[in-house]
Amino acid sequence: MSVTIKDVARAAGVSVATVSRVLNSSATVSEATAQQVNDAIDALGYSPNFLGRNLRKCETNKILAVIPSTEHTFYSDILRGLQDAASPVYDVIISTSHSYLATEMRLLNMLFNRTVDAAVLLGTQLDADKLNELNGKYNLALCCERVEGAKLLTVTIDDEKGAYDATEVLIKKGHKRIGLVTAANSAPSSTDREKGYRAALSKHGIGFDDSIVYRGSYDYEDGAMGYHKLMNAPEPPTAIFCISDILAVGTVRCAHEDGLEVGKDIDVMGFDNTTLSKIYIPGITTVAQPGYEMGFTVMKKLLENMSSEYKDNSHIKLSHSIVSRESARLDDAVK
Amino acid sequence: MSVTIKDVARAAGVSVATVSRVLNSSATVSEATAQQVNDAIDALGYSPNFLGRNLRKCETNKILAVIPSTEHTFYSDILRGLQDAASPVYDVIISTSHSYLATEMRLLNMLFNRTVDAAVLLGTQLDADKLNELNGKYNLALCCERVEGAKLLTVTIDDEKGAYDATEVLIKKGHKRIGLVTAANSAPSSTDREKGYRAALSKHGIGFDDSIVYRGSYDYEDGAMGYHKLMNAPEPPTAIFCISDILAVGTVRCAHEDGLEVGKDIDVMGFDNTTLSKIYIPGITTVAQPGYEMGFTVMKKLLENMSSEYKDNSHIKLSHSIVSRESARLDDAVK
DNA sequence: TTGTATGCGTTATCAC
DNA sequence: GTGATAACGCATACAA
Repeated sequence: MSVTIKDVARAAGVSVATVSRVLNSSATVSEATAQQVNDAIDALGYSPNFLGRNLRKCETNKILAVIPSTEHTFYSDILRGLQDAASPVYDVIISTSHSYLATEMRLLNMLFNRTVDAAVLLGTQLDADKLNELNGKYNLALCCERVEGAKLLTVTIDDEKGAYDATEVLIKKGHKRIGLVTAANSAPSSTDREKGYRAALSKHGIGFDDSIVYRGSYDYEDGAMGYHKLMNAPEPPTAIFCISDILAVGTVRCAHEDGLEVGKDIDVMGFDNTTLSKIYIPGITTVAQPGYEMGFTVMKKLLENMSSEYKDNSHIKLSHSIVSRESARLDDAVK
Repeated sequence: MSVTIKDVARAAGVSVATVSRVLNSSATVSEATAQQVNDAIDALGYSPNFLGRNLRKCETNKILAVIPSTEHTFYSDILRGLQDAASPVYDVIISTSHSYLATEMRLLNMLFNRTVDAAVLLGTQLDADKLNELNGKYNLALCCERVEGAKLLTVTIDDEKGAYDATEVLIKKGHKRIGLVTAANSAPSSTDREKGYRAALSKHGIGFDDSIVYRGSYDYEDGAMGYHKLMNAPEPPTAIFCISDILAVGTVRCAHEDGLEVGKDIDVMGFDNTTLSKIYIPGITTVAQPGYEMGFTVMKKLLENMSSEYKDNSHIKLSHSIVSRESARLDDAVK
């Protein structure tokens, strides 16, 4: 068995209460006894068992971040923001749901069984009712994805406005035929972006045409399939707006294989401003989310909720920006 | 306060022991009482507080995976392997060290304070002495990075052989002047790869030339800087071997900006077979690590160690392969 | 099959 | 400034 606070107390010739006090500097202990205790700790190589402490204090100082997967770097900045805002009081531990409801629920067990103090979901499969129920009993927040009807702390950008701006910028560049590559699921971030796309077209008197809209999944391969559908339409687009950088990259690669020069023969626009969009050839013009700030903000608000009687369940929207690169060159006038 | 096992016992009209028994199906409970207990659990919305259970059983069923960052997708497959091998008994929780020793130690506190049952390090800043010390007291393993002199369970590929094969394949393709872009640090995976590179040159009677070797960091930008150094050498290389895909991408992008067609005017080879290498234009020829298998293997062995008296501290090397893409076209004869 | 009682390692309350 | 001791929620050895 490992060394406990009792062993330290015995070795230092004091009570366990005193050891606990120097451990937590929770009360005044005389210089001399503190010294003895610390010596004993060093001598025995003692480190406190937090299972006991956590049980007693009914807190773990851990916060769970649930992400769909580590395959996409999009969450990286958000996670840094989360960690920086939580540190040094809380450790952020990450786990992946692979976008499965069952896996997500299994991870949320950590919340139910008190193994973490709170959780922030970077995307979720849960519906509004379930989220509301959980938010009533536990400390919970959403980041970078909202859920219609869910009344809990949420931090995102304005996806609709982001897509609107992206589309409008292409229109102002002279495009009259703009395709859309999006996801078939009903995630609000997807539907919001389509809404923004449609609104921009409408605003500028361009009709919506389903033959140049592709709805698939979120993978690289879907960008490729989207490209093929759109370019085989009766009247192909001259620009394509993709609701994620991954999709944009899939699209760009296909266009390239087709012999088109992206940024000249055709414009492609992404979303998220991931590292990928920056280092790709050509660089992908994209809508940037303030990932670090989003993570930092949601964690800061969550901690406030945890130490307050009043719970702020508001939906905070941070502002996006458009990053011009080679896949769709935007001059300053357009931006 | 939340509902405890006592409340359930009272509601079901049984003792806490009986409730515990149905919770853990640890002993035979009559059908009838089990029913009562389960009804009470449902009625009260009870879920067990694992802090109590963990303290009592002295185990958490959690295993910590420490990764440098979520910015690179390289760890994704490994993590999946870890999770699949651990499931369903253990949850794998992930945390990022950002390659800082202090942060890594802080995360390892979870091991010291018994908040996790074991840890696997996907890279580490610790030296052999410290690792050996920790491995004596805790359940620990290394994956995809070895440490010279450390006697603990380690799963990697044979980095030296991987680099040897990569270099030799370029030589067999006809290259006599092959540059190297590597990392300046002393991580064994880096130095092993340089060793393999040198060995292949030597084996084929090609002299080592420091003017076409660049040592920087691991970032995309270092690939760019490496390219510039190498191409400005008195006698520039006709092929460049980079010890990671990220570096290769940085290199390729610069070559492209220089007006060179990679895969024709110059060959570039990467390492890791990340998603990036697959979707880049051009696709990056690279050395593939069996990430999923590495993760699965190290977790399987670690669990064996945990449930056994004898601790297997061996260093397991899984086999790599070379994936031919456009950045260095390898015909079958060469491979 | 079930209940009683003890202890896991710690913190906090109360005395002194 | 310090020491007993109860309590946190649970699992289990032992009785019954």
